[in-house]
Amino acid sequence: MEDKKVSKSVLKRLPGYLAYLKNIPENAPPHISATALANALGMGEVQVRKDLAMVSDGGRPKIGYLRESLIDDIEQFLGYDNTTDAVLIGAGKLGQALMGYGGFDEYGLNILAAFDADPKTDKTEEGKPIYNITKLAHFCRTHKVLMGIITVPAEAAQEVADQLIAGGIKAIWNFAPAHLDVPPNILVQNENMATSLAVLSVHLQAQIKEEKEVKK
Amino acid sequence: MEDKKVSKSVLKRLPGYLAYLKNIPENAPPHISATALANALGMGEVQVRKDLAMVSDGGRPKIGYLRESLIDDIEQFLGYDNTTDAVLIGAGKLGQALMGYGGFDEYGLNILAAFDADPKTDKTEEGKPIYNITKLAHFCRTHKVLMGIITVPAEAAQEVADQLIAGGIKAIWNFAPAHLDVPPNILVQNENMATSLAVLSVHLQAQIKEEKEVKK
DNA sequence: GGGGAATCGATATGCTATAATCGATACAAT
DNA sequence: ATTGTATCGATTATAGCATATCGATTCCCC
Repeated sequence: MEDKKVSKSVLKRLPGYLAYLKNIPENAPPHISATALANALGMGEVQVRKDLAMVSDGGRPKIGYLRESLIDDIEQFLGYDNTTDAVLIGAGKLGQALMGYGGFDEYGLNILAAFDADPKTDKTEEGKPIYNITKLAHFCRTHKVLMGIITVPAEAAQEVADQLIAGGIKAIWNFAPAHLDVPPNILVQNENMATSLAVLSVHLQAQIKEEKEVKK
Repeated sequence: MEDKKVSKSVLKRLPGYLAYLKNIPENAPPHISATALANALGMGEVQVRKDLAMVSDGGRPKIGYLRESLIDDIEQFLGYDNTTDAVLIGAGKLGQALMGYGGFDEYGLNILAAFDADPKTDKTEEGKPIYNITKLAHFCRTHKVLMGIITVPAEAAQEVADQLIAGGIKAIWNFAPAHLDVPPNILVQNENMATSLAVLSVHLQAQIKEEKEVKK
């Protein structure tokens, strides 16, 4: 079941399954059916089965999937079993909040250090070092860091991205509301709140309009 | 150009156009072509034209779209021109970071107040009130709030969502890594970092593997 | 041991989104 | 004025994804 080409949409659903599976109490039955998963997460049972088929080696009819091994399979597939090192650039409020969030270990992510153009202190609350941004590329190369997390203002984002790439980074997690121009082999994952807000805003407008229609 | 049914994917691209358009200096030519936009943002020119056709009343051949009116059209379509009130639940690190982010005004979003199960203080740094969560539903009803932002731990998310809905809310921005069960007319927009991490993690694994292959 | 129920896996269908093509339009230059 | 070129807008094709259907498998109960 490994080495299959998995579409992004499947990938984005896998963490949902994983979280739900991990939340099931220990004393519950050791098996779970795709139907049950689908109902719990509000999706089609066929899709769940298809997704699980990508990463696991199958369940058994009338029984379902073994919870424990399913969790292992997904985690292994997502690479949560071996840690990747990352650096964070931009020690503002958002950057500090991310550094303070301890839950990343669970996903195999380890933030080594933060960088800032104008560091206020030399350590975060958690004791991680904060360096001047001039040392970014060199740090990445010497520590073989593969992932960069950008939490700087939009204007500075492209420049930071360029330096990250110069440092040999392969993936960028971009929290800045800006489009990044990068070579094709570099992956940019945009965590853009503006897009989410757009979806919400349009939905609300539609709701308001609907209410007015009803009143008429 | 109004009242068209617009797919979510289009919706998510619109903020990108908007941000880029707003960043163009004042003294630049007042028109911009779909081709130029496409190149700048790294997408197909056809898609850009199609997207713009949904919200604007058209550009002119050889000239392009009038920047100013294009910005207006997009903002109006996204509802950024009239503000919507929101409440935030969970005054932890992430919640505080969001409250402190001033840029939401630009998107027509106004966070009225924060709620917490155990408020440490009664005001945020910015002077917004923090209430006990028991007052949530009542507050939403009396202030006709339509949007709730959830930044509580996963365990508490569903309960908070239920109270928001009881308070008459129509849209939820969910930062908790949990699936929310809601009635069909309520929109839940999940801002789940786990999904982004999954995409990044899998990409990195593939990269590492590729490198090993080359070395062989 | 046999029938029934539940579940999995695979195949087939339909839909939506993206990409490609083509004609129409409007400005500019000669 | 006429030709050339850049750009838009509509139509068509392709592909990816989600959904539905069907047969096969396995367990439980009688």
